[in-house]
Amino acid sequence: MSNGSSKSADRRRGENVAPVKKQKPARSGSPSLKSFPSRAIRAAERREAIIAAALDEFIARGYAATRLDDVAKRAGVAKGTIYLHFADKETLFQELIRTALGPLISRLAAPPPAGGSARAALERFAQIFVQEIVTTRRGDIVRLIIAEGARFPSVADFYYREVVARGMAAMRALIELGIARGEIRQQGLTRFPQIVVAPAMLAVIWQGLFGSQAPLDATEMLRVHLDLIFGERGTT
Amino acid sequence: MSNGSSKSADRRRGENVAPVKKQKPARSGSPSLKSFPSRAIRAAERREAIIAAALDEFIARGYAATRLDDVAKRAGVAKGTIYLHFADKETLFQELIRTALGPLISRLAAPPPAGGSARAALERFAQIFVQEIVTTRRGDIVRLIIAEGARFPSVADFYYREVVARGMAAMRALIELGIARGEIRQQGLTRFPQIVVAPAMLAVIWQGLFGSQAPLDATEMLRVHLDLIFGERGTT
DNA sequence: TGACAATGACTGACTAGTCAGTCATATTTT
DNA sequence: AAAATATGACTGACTAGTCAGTCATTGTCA
Repeated sequence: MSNGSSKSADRRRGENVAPVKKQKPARSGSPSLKSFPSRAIRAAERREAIIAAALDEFIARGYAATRLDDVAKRAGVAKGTIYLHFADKETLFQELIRTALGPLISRLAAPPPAGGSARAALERFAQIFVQEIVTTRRGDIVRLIIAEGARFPSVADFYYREVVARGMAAMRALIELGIARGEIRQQGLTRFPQIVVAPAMLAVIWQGLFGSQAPLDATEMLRVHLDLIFGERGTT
Repeated sequence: MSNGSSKSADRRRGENVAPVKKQKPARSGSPSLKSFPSRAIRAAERREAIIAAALDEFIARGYAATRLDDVAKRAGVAKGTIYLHFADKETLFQELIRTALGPLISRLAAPPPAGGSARAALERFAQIFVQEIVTTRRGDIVRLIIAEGARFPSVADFYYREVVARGMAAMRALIELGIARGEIRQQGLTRFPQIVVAPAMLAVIWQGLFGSQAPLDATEMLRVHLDLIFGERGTT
C-alpha cells in the first residue's frame, strides 16, 4: 500500500479536519442533574462522525489504501474510539455502505408510479438521478461499490438486493406501464430494464473517470435516451 | 551502509526494453547445443511473465492490496527481478494497463464501416464485444480501470484517449451512417454515442459484481437494445 | 575450437518503514 | 467513587524497495 517514495498520501492533512473536540455540554453545574447531550446521543454523533470521515477516506483512496489513523483524525477522534463503535476496518466499511445506501433505498420504496404517463415518471427519475446521484456524494458511493464490490461479496449482495433488484423491479413496472399506455413500443425492454438505466450508470462512471477532462452533460444525454425509448425524433 | 536515501543509485534500466544489442542474435551454429534461449529473449519472456502475473493479482485484489511478493511468486521469479524490468509498483501497473489495452486499441483502429448496413455493423460489434470482453479477461481489465482509474489519472487519461475517445468516434460514425441510410431515426444519438454503448458497459460491470448471483444474458440484452435503436418491435 | 574473462540478469536476505488492532491510562458521566 | 468512555502510545505482522553476490551466457583470444 501507500508507502515508499513520498506518495501523495499526506498531502492534505490536518486542515480540513473538523475539530469536533470537547464540546462540553456545560450543564456541569449540578452533578445530580443529567446533562443534555445524553451519552447515547453523543455516542451516536461520534459514530456518525466516524462514518462520514471514513466515507470520505474510502472514496478518495479505496478500501485497502485507507488508513484508520486518517479516518480518526478527520473525525476528530482517537483511533481507539473507532474500535468502540466498529469491530474492525471491514465492518466499518460494510456498515458504512449500508448507512450510505439507506436514503437511496427508502427513496426507491417510496415513489409509486401514480397515474401519470410513463414518460413523465421516467423524466422525473432521470432528473432526480442526475441531481442527487451523478452530481453528488452518492455518485461517489456507487463508484466505490463498483470498485470494491467484487472484493466484498457481502457488499455486492446487499447492494444487489436492496438497490439493484428493487430498482430493476420499479423500472420494469414503469416500462410495463409505458407499454400498456402505448407510449413504449419496444416490448423487449420489459426483460431488460437495465437498458433504460444503463446510460445513467454510465454517466456516474464517466463523471468519476473522465469528468475533469471531458465532462458529460448527463441531463441532456438522458433526455435523448428517453426520446429514443419513447420514439421521438431528435431535435438536432 | 544502507544509508537510506541514496538517490544516485537510480540506474533503472529495464522498462524500455530496447534491444540495444549491437549485432544480432547468435546463430545457432553449434550442433551440440540446442537453440539458445538467448538472454534478450529470456528477458522479454520474463517481462511478459511478470506482466501476466501482475495482471492476475491486480484484478483479483486491486492495486493497493496486491503484494509484489505474490506477483513474483506467480511469475516464477524473484522479487528483485521485477525491479529490473519496472521502476516501481505504480509503473508496473501503468505499463500493464497499456500492454493489456494494446490489442483492443488496434482492433478499434482496424475495422472500417465498410459498405454494409449500420445494423449489421452494430450487431457485429455487439457480438464481438460480448465474446471478447464481457466474458473474458478483458472485461476484468475494464473493471480494473473503472475501479482504480480515479486514483491513477494517467491511466484514466490513457484509457480515455486511446480507447474511449476512439470508440466514441467510431460509434458516432456508425450512427451517422445509420441515420444517412434511414435505419436510425433518433438523430440525437449522434451527440451521445454513449447511449449506444452504455448497455455493453453495464453488462461488463454487472457480470463482475452480480454475475454469480444474477447472471445477465448480455447477448440478448444487446439485441433488444439494437431493436430499440433500429425501431423494431420486440419479439416477446 | 577450447579456455578464460567480462557481462549483466537474477536472486533473496535485508532495510526502513507502514498500519490494523490493543490496552494501560486518563477523562467524563452517573 | 465507580462506571463508562475515550485516548494514543505501542506492538507485531506485513511489505515496497535495495543491493552485494552468484552464475549462465556471451565475447575474446590463442
